Amino acid sequence: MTNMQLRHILSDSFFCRDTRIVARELLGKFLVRRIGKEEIALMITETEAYDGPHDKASHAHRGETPRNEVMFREAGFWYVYLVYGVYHMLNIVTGERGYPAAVLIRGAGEYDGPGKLTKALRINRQQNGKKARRSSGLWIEDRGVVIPKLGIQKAPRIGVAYAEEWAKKPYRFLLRAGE
DNA sequence: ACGATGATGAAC
DNA sequence: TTCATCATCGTA
Repeated sequence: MTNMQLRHILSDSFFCRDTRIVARELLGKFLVRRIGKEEIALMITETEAYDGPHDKASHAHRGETPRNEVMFREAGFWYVYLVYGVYHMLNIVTGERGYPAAVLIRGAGEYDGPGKLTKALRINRQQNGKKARRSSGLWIEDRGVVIPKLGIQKAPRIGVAYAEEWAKKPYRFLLRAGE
């Protein structure tokens, strides 16, 4: 038996693809957070794609601002912001430099909901603009879990009712119950 | 059904 | 400087 590579940290090339593809393929990958000497690894169960300047649900829809500047960078950066004055939202930037896109990580491990996830992993704006790599204390690994296509459900995104026709697009991806 | 809670961006 | 808005969640 050859020595299979069981763990592999996702690199920029994984994220530098169509945002919807990245959102779908992140299901089953592991979000890993280092806090001191402790490492917490949680399998990603739910994501949302925010795709380009025309996406009315995206922060980038009204152009570049100090807050969304990271979304315009090349793939592989964390985009973290505070919503409703309460919860931090964790996103990974995708696609080419200059094209604003990112994937929101909505659920991982036992945590359902993006605000609960960041609270549990102590993620805040200190991570904003940092790279997803071991040295930043927050990264994503492929641990060999394979999710069959039938195990993935598509649905409209949450909390974006203002986005008109973009609110109904199936840009949310989640593991079907029982997976 | 609603309030918490504060940063953000646009208007003035 | 003010003001409406907000990629959520816990309590009622």
